[in-house]
Amino acid sequence: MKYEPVTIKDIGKALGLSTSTVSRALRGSYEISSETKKQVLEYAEKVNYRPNPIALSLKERRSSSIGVVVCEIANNFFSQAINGIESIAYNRGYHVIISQSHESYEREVVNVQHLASRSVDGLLVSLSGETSDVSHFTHLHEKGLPIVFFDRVSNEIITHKVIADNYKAAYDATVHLINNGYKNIAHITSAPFLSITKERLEGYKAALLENGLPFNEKYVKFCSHGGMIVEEIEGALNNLLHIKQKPDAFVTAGDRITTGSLTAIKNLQLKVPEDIALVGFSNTNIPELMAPTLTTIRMPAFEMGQVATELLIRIIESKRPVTEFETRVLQTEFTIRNSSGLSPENKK
Amino acid sequence: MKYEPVTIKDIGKALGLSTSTVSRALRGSYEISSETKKQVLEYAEKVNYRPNPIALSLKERRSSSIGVVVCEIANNFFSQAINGIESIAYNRGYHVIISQSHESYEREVVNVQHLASRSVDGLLVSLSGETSDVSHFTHLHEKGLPIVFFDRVSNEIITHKVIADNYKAAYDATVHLINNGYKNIAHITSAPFLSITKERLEGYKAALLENGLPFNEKYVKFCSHGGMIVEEIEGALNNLLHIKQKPDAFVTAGDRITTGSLTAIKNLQLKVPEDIALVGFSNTNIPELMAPTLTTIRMPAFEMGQVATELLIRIIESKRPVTEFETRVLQTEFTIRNSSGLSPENKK
DNA sequence: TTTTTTTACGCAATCGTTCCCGATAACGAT
DNA sequence: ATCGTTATCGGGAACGATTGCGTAAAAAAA
Repeated sequence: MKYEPVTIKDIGKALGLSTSTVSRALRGSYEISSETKKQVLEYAEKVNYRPNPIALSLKERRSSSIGVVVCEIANNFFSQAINGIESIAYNRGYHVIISQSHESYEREVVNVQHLASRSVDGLLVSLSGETSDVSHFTHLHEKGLPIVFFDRVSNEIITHKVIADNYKAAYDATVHLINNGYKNIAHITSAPFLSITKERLEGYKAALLENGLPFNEKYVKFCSHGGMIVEEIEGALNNLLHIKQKPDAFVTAGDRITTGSLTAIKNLQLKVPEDIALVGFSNTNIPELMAPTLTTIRMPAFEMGQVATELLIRIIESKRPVTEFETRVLQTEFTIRNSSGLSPENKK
Repeated sequence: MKYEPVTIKDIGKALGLSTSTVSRALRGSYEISSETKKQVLEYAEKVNYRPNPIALSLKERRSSSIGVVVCEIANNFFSQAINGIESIAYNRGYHVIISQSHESYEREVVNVQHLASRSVDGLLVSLSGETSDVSHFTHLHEKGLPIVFFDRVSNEIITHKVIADNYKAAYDATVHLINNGYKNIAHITSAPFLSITKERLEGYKAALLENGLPFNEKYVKFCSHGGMIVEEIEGALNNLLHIKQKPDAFVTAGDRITTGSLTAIKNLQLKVPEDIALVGFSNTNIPELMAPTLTTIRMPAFEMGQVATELLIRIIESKRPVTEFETRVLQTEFTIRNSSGLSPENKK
């Protein structure tokens, strides 16, 4: 007892017409008499006919759907970005298929393969933390599958990209800490392969150097799993706190890392910002409710999703092959709250 | 320049075999010689052949995918539930297609229609707050499409359901507040249609009455949009605080409502729990980081997703029609923290 | 009236795959 | 020598929709 929707053939049989006539009548072709057309349309309406998208996909080799590849949706940044994606896609008649890589390279490959074989019309991708080889995208891209990267991009593939100004964000955050009197500023960040990691690291570095502070590699900790594993963050933090010249502040990259670090600090009975100050990349919607209120860099997640989707649909619907690509850089939002308050020395 | 994967026909042509032979060889049919089989398998491996899932879907009327209908993924409960869904589905060879209703009935209908026409093998559904009429599900269900409801269920449709023990959760939360000395306990909850709303309301009511406290309808505020609109929560809260007998505590249903209420309270410069105490349904992963630390009822979101998916796949893969259905009730997790601390009077 | 044009529709191929039937051997049994 | 069996494989329909091409009848032009 399967679900059996009414097909164009059923309509044809019921009305004594061929499938081609029914098809053309439904699309309003000029070569069908208005009588027949009316008859078909009314009957189709009556039986609630819906064209089978699978049959269409098979024939047209397109599916009116776009695939999204992110590492996880249980993350404020990505769920907000997906909302942005959906808001555009839905209005343009595309459906969105989401898949999660859980920061795993293999899983990313499998997901991409599957989406491609499902004839998605295009792909919106934010790379996993494990991904250094992007050949699974290259192949598809060379064969003409439109791809737009957002947030975690690859510079090996020439296509549209949508990113936040991570350099400036990290730079501003670091300068802010410096201005508030902190001198030993650490950086807990995501997987070293990622573009966001590199950009943020550069911003952090530049801020230090431009302000006469040394850049110390020991102050930079990478979390390969992007904070999905608590121990990773705790380890990084413990490690930092056991350096002889203990950091008095740090900048954390990403939602998970930020909240994970805060939790670890809390467990160590340290006070923020007195013992250690913090500025975090975070898209949480409750920075004000945290103790202390959290100084955050907020990613323009929703907008990034929107822009990426618009660019992707532009490629998909372009008549001729697109050869000119752009990289959109959106601005982050820096909000100073208590977690990065004046350093104890500066307060005096 | 479309993406053109290799087909079974290509293999046949290259090897001088018919498509049927190739197909059978790939499926390991007994009526193909092991030589041919080997030849085909090797060539298929070489050219990285992947069966076209769309063609398969068209032919087999199934897609090895399950559709998920939730109101929004940018919500801890749902994103965690989806992780549970994915964890099972992925291992069982199903792909997951997510769609959001954004608490809109029309959108839910459209999404369901689309998923059905995409030949999903089954549906995992959590109803939108606007949905009182479930006929869009009834039709499909009667025609044999497997559906499992989770969290926000409908009792008009007889099928498997997975819910949390909302009654007990709300009951326990209310009793806890009563025991801590609060006497005027309000309840800010989600849309009145929803099963979760009713169950929680009953638990709240029972706790009051069993403890000799009156049930006051004015103390119950419904947020039809589930807290997606800030004004809704602020309005409810302001309304509550202007009752002559002001509430001294409340129970909030749902992540958005909980954090929204806390924000509103903070904006009103009220202290928690001194001015007003709070127990909230919330799946946030940082209740400890909030100020005050939040007494929460945590939904078993991940497990609910897992169980629902297992039940769904059981129906999908069942040889004969399933007629016996069950409703699984999972336990919530109640963690007492500071937001529901002893009432000022009780402290003395 | 004959020819041409227009109107209105059907046929069949196509997309990739599966699977029901046949078909053709080879081989042993009768 | 004939038949039945078995092993291997191919032909072609089917899934639902679109579309180029062909064509009958009707209408218009000659």
